[in-house]
This record gives sequence, structure tokens and C-alpha cells, in this order.
Amino acid sequence: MRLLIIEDEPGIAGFLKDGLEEEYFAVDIAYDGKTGLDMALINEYDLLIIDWMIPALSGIEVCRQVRKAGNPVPILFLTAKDTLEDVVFGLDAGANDYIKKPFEFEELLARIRVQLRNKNQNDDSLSAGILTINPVTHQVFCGSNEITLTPKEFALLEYLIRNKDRVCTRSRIIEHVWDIHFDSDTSVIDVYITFLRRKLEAAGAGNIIQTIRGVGYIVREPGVS
Amino acid sequence: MRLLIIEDEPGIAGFLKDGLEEEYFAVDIAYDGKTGLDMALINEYDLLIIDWMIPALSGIEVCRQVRKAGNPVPILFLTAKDTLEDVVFGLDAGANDYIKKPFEFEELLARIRVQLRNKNQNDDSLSAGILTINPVTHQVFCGSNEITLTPKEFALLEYLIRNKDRVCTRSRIIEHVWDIHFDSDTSVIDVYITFLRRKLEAAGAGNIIQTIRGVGYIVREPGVS
DNA sequence: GGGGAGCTTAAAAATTGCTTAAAATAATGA
DNA sequence: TCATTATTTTAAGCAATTTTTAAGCTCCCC
Repeated sequence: MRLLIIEDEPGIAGFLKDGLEEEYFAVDIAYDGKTGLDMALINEYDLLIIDWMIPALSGIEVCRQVRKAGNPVPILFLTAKDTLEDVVFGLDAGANDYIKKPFEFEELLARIRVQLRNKNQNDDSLSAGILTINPVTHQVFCGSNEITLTPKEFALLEYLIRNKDRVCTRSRIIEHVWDIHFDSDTSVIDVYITFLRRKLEAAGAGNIIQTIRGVGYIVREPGVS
Repeated sequence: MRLLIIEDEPGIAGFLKDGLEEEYFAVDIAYDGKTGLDMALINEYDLLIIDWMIPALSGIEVCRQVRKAGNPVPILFLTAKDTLEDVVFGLDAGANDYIKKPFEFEELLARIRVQLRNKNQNDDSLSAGILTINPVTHQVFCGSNEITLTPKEFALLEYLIRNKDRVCTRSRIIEHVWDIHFDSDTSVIDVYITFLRRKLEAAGAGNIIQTIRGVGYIVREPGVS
């Protein structure tokens, strides 16, 4: 597994590189955004770790360019704490997850593993914990008992589970599930999250949809941080 | 049940299509290998009938490509030469059975039924709860009393029961039972569901066809979740 | 305690499915 | 061949469900 770290502070970059190489990752480092973008586009990485505050080209811009080039590589970004707005922008720009500085190395490792695991799942039916959904037959099972969902409820759950362990921003949800591409102050998402939670709870799936305040929602695979 | 015939001789192709449609199959024809392969990969058939000697792409090659794409659809091939070598090659390429030209139509029909039966590992007659249908004689029984159905009614019920405990979407039903492959705002399905429900209810089968709103219908085996 | 984001509920609006009747098409028999 | 019958399709009104809107409430974080 090959990673690229785009980070201007040599101390942090070196610390990450050493720690990740101990975990048998192949690690490259770029010390500014422009170099990082070039490397990301030329080489084939399994994951990018991008600091938000870097010289030459901001992290958010690197992220956008990578996506614009059609590259689906998972992106994790590092942000200084207390900047919710940054998080929203970052996820909207196409990042998959974020982690606030300062962070535990263990947490970073766990999030990296989640992104890499998601990469090689191409089974026909999708699952999260006890929950299984089949996009072909439009069926949802909690263990062995079936849950009846309306089409929109199903589409929302499918999107969340396809992106499980990744943060789904409100704007991405409204784009992918409702196909609305302009800003709007609708609260359909809230309503449908309520619908889903009620049905899933009643079926014994617990509350697997977590709210990330100011950003969106995430469905996590139990047993992984 | 939807079949694809890949056969270049219009006489044979037409003869097969007519005969099979009388048996309530939805039949498509391709007159060369390349077209046939495209159709087989794009659409969802329940069985393919492929002549070995066809232009543009040989039958054996079509067969290989279909399997290479991971499609497990049953394949029956027609061969003129009864050289053992051809047969071996054909079966190695992923075909399920073969029949030598000239053949009796009845024999072809029997072999088709074998392949379709294998699909669900049932014996010759299909059932759901108290209901039994026989695709060979086109009879339907609710317990011991027979229900008279029109051809389309029978085809619809057969499709639903062959796929019992699975959701049959409207688009799949319209493709497999009516052989319509483009978007249309017809409401034939609704009408026929009403017809079927009325006859089944009158015969004492209850309402075994459940609606999945926004998606389609499902026939469930009672007592199994 | 105040502001904002999300949650919940109820009701309006939109969509989808059901039913019926009648028209179009196909099959049957004199 | 033509008339009769059966089957299939279309269309429209009605019923039920789904989706959206809107408003008040709750909870979290300052």
C-alpha cells in the first residue's frame, strides 16, 4: 500500500512517515501543494494524506484538482481544530474523511485502514454490521428479518452504506440521492434520517447512523473506530 | 421467461421464435455473433440459444465472452456437425447443453426446461404455498381445483413464482414477460396484477402477490421470512 | 442563557397503484 | 371470409402512499 503525505512541517511529516513505514506502508512526502498535486497525478497511490494549511497550493485545491482529474483515490485531510467550516469545504471538495490535529497516531492508522478496506469491496450486496441491503432487489435485512423502505428511504440508506465509514456531507447527499445541484434550504434530509432511524431502530439495528454536527452523517462498521 | 436466439438463418430463427412464443417465452433474435454478444451482455436473459456457425463472431467465441463477463446464464448451442470435438469445445467454453441439427422442436423444448429448472433447483412444477403451476401443461392449481388463466396471466404468474421470495421490479417484469425494453408509461402490469389477484382470490389462494410500492411485486413462500 | 443545527411532527402536495370500462387486437368457428 | 368470442391494451377516476414543506421543539456548544 502506497501513501502520499502532503505536509509542510518536516517534524510532523517525518513522524508520520516513520510510523507508517513501521506499519509496512510505502510512504512518499511532498512539502508543498504544487509538488504534492504533481506527484498525486503522476503516481498511483492507494491513499493521500493532505494537510489543509500548506504553501504553494492549498490542500482544498489539491483535493479538487485530483478529483477533477477523475482520480478516486481515498483522501484523508488533516486540519487544525475548531475550524468546522474547513471540514465542510474539505469534504465537499471530494475528501473522504478528516482528522483534527493534534491526533493520536492510532486513530490516524484506524482511519487509513478503513479507507483502504472500503476500496476492495465490490460484492453485490452491501452491509454494515447486522444490516444487509441488496440494490438489485431493493431489499433490506436486519439479520434475517426484512425491513420495508420507501424508494427514497432506500436510496438514502444505500448511499450511506456504500460510503460507510466515510463522512457523507449534506451537500453530497442532496446531490447523489435527490439529484439537486444548487443550494437550497430544504430539510428533507433531516426528515428522511428520522424515518430511517425509526425503522432501523424498530427492526433491531440500533442507531447506526451517526450525526456529524455541521457536516452530515456517517454509518460506521461496528468494531472499527 | 426471456430467451435470446443467435442464429443467422432467418428460416430457423423465425421457426424457433414462433414456436417458443407459443410456449409463452419472450424471444429476441440476433442474426450474427457480434450483435448477439452485445445483446446478451446488455440485457438480462434467462437462457441463450446459440448456433455454432454464425457470421461476425463464432458461437464458441460468444459463449466464451459471456462467461468471461461473469454471466452465468444457461447456454444451449445448436450444432450441425456431430463431431465429438465440437461438443467438447462447446461445453468447455461454458455452454450447458447442446442439440444437433436437425432436431425435434419437442426435444429443444425439453432441454430448455431442464436448464430453466436447474436455475431454481425445483422439479418440473413450480409452487408457492398452496399454489402449483406446471409450465409444461400450462396448468395452475390451487390445492386440487384448477384455475384457468390466459397466456399473459400465466406468463406473469410463472415469472413471479420462478422468482419467489425475491422482489420483481416493474422494469424486469415488463422485460421478461412482455419483452418491452424501452421506457413506457403503460399500466398493463397493474391491470394484469388485478386480473391475477382476482382469479387467485376466487380460487382460495388468498392474496399471495404483495406490492412493493415504487419498486414492483413479490410472491412469498408462506412460513419463510 | 442564547444561537444555531438538527430532530420531530403534522399537514399539504405529488406520485404511484388499483380498479373499471371500453377500445383494439387476436383467436375461433361456421 | 366473416362474425363471434376471448384476450390484451389503453385510459381515466379514485384511493393510498410517498415525498415535501413548514413550524415548533430539543439539544449541543459557546
